[in-house]
Amino acid sequence: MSWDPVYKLVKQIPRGRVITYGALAKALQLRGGARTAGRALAATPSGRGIPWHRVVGERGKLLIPEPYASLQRKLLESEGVKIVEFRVDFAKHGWVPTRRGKPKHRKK
DNA sequence: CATCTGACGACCG
DNA sequence: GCGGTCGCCAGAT
Repeated sequence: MSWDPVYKLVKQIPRGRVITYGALAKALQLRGGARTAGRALAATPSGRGIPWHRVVGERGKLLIPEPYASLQRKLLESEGVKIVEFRVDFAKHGWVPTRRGKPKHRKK
């Protein structure tokens, strides 16, 4: 499966903003929901300028295992995103993908 | 081909 | 709010 659409959307996340796996899955209408979105991020190739650290769990919670969580927190804070106990102030930094050429029929 | 696993999230106690 | 279970699905074994 090609996760290109996922990476493409992640790259569009504005600096200093974050999005959740669920919102990501919903925006792209991924069949498996949030879990599938997480799968896509887990498979994210590094060194491609993909801001994977801007993707967090529901309510802005950092769900990834160490040592990534620490790295993610560091990266987000460097962008001005406030992190509290491995949690992002989602209400303040949450981002909703802008509607554009949105898909009309789910994959598969 | 049968199982297990996991960068999720909704539910329940 | 926290921990355990369940459903989902694609990849790995």
